[in-house]
Amino acid sequence: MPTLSLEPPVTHVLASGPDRLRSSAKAEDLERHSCVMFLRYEWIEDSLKEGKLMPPDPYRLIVHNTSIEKSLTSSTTTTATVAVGCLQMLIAPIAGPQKLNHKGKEESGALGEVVSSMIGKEGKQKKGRGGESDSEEERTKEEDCRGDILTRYLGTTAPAAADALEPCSTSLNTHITRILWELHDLYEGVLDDGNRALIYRKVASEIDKLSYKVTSASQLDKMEGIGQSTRVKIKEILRTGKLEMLEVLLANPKVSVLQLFMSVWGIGPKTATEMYNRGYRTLEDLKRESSLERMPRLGLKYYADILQRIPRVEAVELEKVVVGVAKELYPGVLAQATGSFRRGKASCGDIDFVISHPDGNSHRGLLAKLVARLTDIQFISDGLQDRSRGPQAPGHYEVDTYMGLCKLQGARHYRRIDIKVYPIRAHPFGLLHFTGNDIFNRRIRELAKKKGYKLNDHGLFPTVGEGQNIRSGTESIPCATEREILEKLGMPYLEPHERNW
DNA sequence: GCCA
DNA sequence: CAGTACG
DNA sequence: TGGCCGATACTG
Repeated sequence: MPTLSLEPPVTHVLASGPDRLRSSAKAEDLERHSCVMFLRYEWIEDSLKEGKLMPPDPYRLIVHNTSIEKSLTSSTTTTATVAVGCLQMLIAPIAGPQKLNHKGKEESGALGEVVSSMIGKEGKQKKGRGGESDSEEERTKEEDCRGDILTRYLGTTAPAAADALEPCSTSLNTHITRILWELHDLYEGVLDDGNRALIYRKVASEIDKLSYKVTSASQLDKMEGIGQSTRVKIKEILRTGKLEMLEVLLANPKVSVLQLFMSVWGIGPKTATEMYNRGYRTLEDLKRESSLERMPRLGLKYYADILQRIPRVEAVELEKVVVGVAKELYPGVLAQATGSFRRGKASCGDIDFVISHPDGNSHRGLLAKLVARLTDIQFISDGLQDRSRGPQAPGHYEVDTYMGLCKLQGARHYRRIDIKVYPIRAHPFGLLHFTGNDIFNRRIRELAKKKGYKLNDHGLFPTVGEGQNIRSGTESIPCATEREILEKLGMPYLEPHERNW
């Protein structure tokens, strides 16, 4: 392979297969530290075919931090560099302008870095509390009526090419958004104000995908969601390059300790504060605290592993195991991995499964059996749900949940796994809910509410009466597919990868 | 912190 | 019930 | 000034 020049204008390296690349630690390093992404050449083929940039994740050749990629089949390699300009030209005539965007999240939360540098090591990625922060709103000209419909009903368009061109640090405005993302993390965490966090998340991702560099706050005037307060902050950032308020917060040692504690699965603002007040300062300290509940204990036990993201190739293997066992136990079962995996992400924080059975009966007791079997084969190691809640015990919904840890034979890390079993009538709702992302879910629920429904992960319920017993005695509007649910809401169907809002 |  | 988690 | 998703689900 010819020597590649991977200078700034080069954003993508396309290859027919991973064999050449995987032997090159250099490539992995390059991708990690530069804007370059290594993709199978089908990515550009499909992009041209679709007339828009396809999400890169399913095409990625380099998946960090795994040994499984070695099992990928080899093929001949021809590499080509594609300058972003060329790509734009190829695609623009068909789909209109596209931007490269970056999410400072996902791979390493902004605050996570700060924290880790302050703490020394450990907390690298933050845990995705409230869902992973893969907010991103890629927006093209409304290519068809979907854009209009979405605008009309949701006040926004779907991110057309989803997270087109993902973590490539291409945002021209990281000087601003790094700070906004840090505010998001702080409010979501220590400052314990999810609503503000949401605002910062929205503004940051919005600015991240601008195709020009912001040099004056007035350029953001027409961007909605930015109010007085945010504007003033952005002005300060533009003027001084930093935000005093943030500096002060980050200089506070208590903040970093709380942030560290909250990076443990099962520890939120209250518990973190409580532990801090008891004088604890390190994770080792926490391990000595006997009052911690089951979830945080598991969080501590598997702390380092849980922090690791799951490369997509490994997630594929995890899915095979669970689906395989489920089918063996229950022929005809519906089982699939959902979450960010289903949305096409290159890596996932955890792996979630939604399971059901078309016979309308086998879902009862399914989870217990499945978990038992997965434990037998030493796939599942630890988990919640132990609370003996038999086949039919839970509420009126008959939904059964498992949250725990699993590991592939020979794999390096334990992984967070969630399994949900639904009765068949609720299956599409469970699927929709657990595919997310969280922002998408909030939006469609908000929309449902406006239309006089309540939407949750097991049904779409007409709102009856006022205040009282809204759902008691009410049946869900039946929907056999996710598509039907969205149609009932007056929305066009969105593919999973189009739900990365 | 933004918006109705 | 509060706290935390899930998308 | 109140709402911001879910009558979420699980733990203790």
